[in-house]
Amino acid sequence: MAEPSIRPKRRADAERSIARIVSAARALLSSDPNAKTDDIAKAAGVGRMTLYGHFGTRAELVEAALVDALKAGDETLSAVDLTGNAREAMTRLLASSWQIVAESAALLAAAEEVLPAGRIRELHERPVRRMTELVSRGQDQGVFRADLPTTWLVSVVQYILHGAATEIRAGRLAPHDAAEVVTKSVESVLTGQAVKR
Amino acid sequence: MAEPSIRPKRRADAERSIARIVSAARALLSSDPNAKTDDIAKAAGVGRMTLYGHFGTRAELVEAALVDALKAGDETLSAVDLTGNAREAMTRLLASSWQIVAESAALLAAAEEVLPAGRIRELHERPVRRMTELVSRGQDQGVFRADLPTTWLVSVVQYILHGAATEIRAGRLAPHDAAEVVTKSVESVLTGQAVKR
DNA sequence: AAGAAGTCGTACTTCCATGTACGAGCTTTG
DNA sequence: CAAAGCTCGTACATGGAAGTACGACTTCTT
Repeated sequence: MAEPSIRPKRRADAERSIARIVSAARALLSSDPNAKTDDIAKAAGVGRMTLYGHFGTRAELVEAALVDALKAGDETLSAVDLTGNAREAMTRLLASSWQIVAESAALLAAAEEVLPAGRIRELHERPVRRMTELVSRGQDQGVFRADLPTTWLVSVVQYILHGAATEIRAGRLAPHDAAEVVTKSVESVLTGQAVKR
Repeated sequence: MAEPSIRPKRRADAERSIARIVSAARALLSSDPNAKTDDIAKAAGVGRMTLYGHFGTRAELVEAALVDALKAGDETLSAVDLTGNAREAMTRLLASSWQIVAESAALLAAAEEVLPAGRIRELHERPVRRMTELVSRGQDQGVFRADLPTTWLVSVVQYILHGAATEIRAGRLAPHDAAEVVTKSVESVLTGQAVKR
């Protein structure tokens, strides 16, 4: 009751190669955002022609890969318990999030080069909403600061997450410390003791 | 006593067009990181050939533009008073920094596409050093948290700065509020009341 | 088992920006 | 003022990846 909405056609073997292609695309693009369709086809163990048979354009393929990654991420994050104290919930959410972000950073970059910004936002709707709701709830609970707009706070969290991913790739942050560093930083911004001056 | 280190040659004439080219490049690239050499030449009111006469490659040109922007920024930032209380100094530094960052964000993006990451870091040495010293001093003064590495803190500040620039461009943050929002956010991360749990 | 659907190699067309080549004609400079 | 230094138009060479065209062959589906 989940995948084949309205697609009566398409043979089993086609389904199979599509899956291989998408998964190969996701893998390759996640390490090299400039991977060529050619490379992807090869990695998928499929002819370039087959690939073009299913994805008319490179952009479509990239989008499919992103959607796939996003879906996987969403599944992971859906499993996180966000009830109770918002600050603690955030810690849990971040613990699961940062790796996902780190892993798909390159893929995202690839998408940003070929897809309109609006489309990308659209695809990120669920994760963003999840974060937004949590932050907002925290603000209501009085656990998170209310002197800055929710939108901005959510953005900052994302920037910190991506930042950590970058630092790791650049070797300036040990993957081991990432979780702690991210958590602490985010917590400060969200909590934001409006330091008395 | 500043520019012509060792370059006895080059006619006044040439000097002039180089200046126009660099400035045009900086302007164009700051709004469209994909500006073509052709466009830049036109904007500079100079033939494409002239441009190539001075910059053998697009990358060289982009670098020159970045260097120019960085030099200008450095001049502005050098004027900021960083003495006294580190937190207050940081506020002053941010007040001058965020606009510079916002303005040159696209240019930076252009550079990131054609220059090796190392080169870019190298060029940013001064601004980064300035920030690093301030953060570090703040940590010594006990004004900034010491439970996170200086490097990371500096990075976060940069990410927040760039993030704000992005939000502004996307229309999700009013330029008017930028300074406040950035300052508050940065202050929280740096101050980082390690909230008792 | 037969026809539809899918696969895939090879070869080719397009596109487009970067960078080169020439050479005539203007400026500077000293 | 004359040569060295620049400018700049036009035309061409490169290169790389995207996407198209064919056609023979293979695997599903019913």
